[in-house]
Amino acid sequence: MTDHRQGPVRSEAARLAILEATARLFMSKGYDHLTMEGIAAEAGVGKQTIYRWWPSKGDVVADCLLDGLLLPDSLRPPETGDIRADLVDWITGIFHVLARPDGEGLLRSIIAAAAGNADVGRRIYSSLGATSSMADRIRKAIHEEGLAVDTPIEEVGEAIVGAVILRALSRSTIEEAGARRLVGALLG
Amino acid sequence: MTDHRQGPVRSEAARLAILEATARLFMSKGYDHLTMEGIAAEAGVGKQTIYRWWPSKGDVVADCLLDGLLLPDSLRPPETGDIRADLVDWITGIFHVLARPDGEGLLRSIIAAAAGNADVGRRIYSSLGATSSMADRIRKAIHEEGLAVDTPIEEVGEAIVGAVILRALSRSTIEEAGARRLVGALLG
Amino acid sequence: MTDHRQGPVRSEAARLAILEATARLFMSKGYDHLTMEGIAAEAGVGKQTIYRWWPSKGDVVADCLLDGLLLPDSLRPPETGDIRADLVDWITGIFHVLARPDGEGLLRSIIAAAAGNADVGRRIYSSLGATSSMADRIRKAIHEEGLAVDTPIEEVGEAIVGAVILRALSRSTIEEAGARRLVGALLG
Amino acid sequence: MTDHRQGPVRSEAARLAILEATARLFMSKGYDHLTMEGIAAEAGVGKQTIYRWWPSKGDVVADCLLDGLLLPDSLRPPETGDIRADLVDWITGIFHVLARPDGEGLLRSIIAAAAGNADVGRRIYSSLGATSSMADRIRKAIHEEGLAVDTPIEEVGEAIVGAVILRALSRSTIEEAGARRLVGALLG
DNA sequence: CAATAAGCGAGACGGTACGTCTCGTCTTGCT
DNA sequence: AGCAAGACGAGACGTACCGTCTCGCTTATTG
Repeated sequence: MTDHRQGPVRSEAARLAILEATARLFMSKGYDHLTMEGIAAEAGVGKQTIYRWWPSKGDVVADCLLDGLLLPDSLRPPETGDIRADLVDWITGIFHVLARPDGEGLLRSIIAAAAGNADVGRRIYSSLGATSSMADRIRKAIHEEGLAVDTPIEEVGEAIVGAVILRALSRSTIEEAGARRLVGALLG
Repeated sequence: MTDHRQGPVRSEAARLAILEATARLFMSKGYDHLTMEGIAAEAGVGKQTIYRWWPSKGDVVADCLLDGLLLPDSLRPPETGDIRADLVDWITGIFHVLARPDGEGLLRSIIAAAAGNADVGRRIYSSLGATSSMADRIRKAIHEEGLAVDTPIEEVGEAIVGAVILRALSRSTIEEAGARRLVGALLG
Repeated sequence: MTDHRQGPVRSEAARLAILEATARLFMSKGYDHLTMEGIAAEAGVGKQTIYRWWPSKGDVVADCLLDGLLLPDSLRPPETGDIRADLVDWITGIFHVLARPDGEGLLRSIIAAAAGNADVGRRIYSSLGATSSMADRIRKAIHEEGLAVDTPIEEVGEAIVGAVILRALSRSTIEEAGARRLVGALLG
Repeated sequence: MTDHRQGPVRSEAARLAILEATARLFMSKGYDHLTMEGIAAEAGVGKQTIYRWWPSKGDVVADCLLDGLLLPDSLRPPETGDIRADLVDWITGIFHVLARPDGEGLLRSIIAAAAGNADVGRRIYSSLGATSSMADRIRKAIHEEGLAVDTPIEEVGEAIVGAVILRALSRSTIEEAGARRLVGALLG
């Protein structure tokens, strides 16, 4: 006996409408002001259809992250051949896109989501891991730019991202000089 | 002439009761489940007395932080004379106190508060600045332990704290080896 | 085509619980001390369920009136065959039941409700109209007791009820002699 | 020893400011939306100064009535020599001034005040009594217009006023024909 | 090819908390 | 002592969402 139950299967249209509505509302209102009822209305979907598949709004957001509906590709560090300059660019770039001290900073919203929902937290973290674009960039620097072979790739990545998060939380910015000092200290 | 008005003056008893109730509830339930009504009830105070002086629960929490009602003294790094070992101890220690992956991690609650409230964010950040215990510890290492004079004190502090925050958000831990790699990369 | 919507239908149980709770509280505490929160609590119902169907407490009370939950049947005048004696009995009887000068006089509460809510006012008035028991009683007197055919039924009824209301508002009573004078003047 | 206490005596300026503010607000917002705080603010007076002298807003309104700040003189029936026509005029006139079915009907507000406050109720009633302008008018008709000597003056007055109150509560009007029927029934 | 059972939209339900308003009391400093 | 000002504990207001629960409709599988 297979475990096919009778009746219709999950509606892909509803799933997509929910995720897209969530992404839309998340970016326009932030995580705190995101509500299940708002998502349902925006998606033209019954509330039960959300609750049937996700236990909480945090989990819907986590799925949005997974589908790449929340974070832009600009998060990938540039590759000019100068690892230090590239990382400095990446850091200062973040604040233009995600973490402006004013406004409803998207990055702060994601941090709030991660603080409130384990799945979101783990998801974000795993996107920084050994297979992330940041790690790739550092590995490339080791092979092609003579960066020290024993550079602890993951720790360096986490330190950089962590510093950015801290600045986002404090509603301040990292100016270029500060970013250079940070990268300098980390990469020797 | 000063601007002394006539009429009753702010009740210090109410102010204290509110801050203490807030700290108590914050630690037992976390930031998300902290409510203005709960604080008022716990403090034995009318809601209006809270709203009269603080615009939102985030601001009450910010004042709790300022009064030292939320964070323990164990946040001060040890001073054994070995800066690297002390920082590693501090990092791994944090997770025993504040950021256990299970439970309502106090640190995650503070992060949520900071993400949702600018004052909390700035308050936390300023407690890491040039006058913080972390900066003091690094400065001491420069003077007494031969740490490189050009070590960027603030950036190193932020990288460490940021890495801790990132791990707290991801519900993971920094084991000693990882902490050592991080400190090693930062202090050369 | 009828306008049948899909989805759940109004809960009759909730409707009844609300009206009964309202009647209970109205009679024990009076209109002024009746609160939406009190009704909701007494009925075991969410406040929104009340606000969904009635815009104000006055309208809930109006529905109670309509359902006969507030006024007893003793408001029907007796029919002994002597219209004057019956009306005098009715008037003096009212004060024993509804308008005792002390206490939270039910009649005064209904007047307050009518003053504050158009629906209640209209409802009470329409229960005095051409189809009321008072009008029926007077009509019967015209047919069977030789009361003047041109007696203005509605005006007489309103004058009597109005005089009762006025006495209720003034916290006084109509003793039998006064009632007899009033009825005498009205019915010639 | 006399019972002169030390300290300032009651401020007549404050008393007047309160009564005038009350009358102003009563007429613009109605009894229900009249608040002690609103009166104090409008009068430029501390709340305690009101509570020191009046136990509730109803009592302040009662004093306003007593001082004639609420009801206009147009309540006096005309004296053309035709008692029936004069009373009909008076009745229909009331609705132009006080009891228009739309709007915040001043008369309904006074009824609400009387329903909620014994003093207001008694005050209104006593202004209808043996010494009232209505009674005077009827007495004059007995002496000068040949109205029956045994006309029960007070009961007739109360029936008329009561009928008006009832119509005010029901948000309806008395048109001239109805008023004439009522007066006809009462005065024979 | 019914019968059946799940997914779906809509939205009512019992609740909790929001932020505001007003109550009646109390406190302060001035007159 | 009276007063203007206004903070205080209390609690109701009307609204927004929560997560659960019917409804009546549509759709796929299974006997």
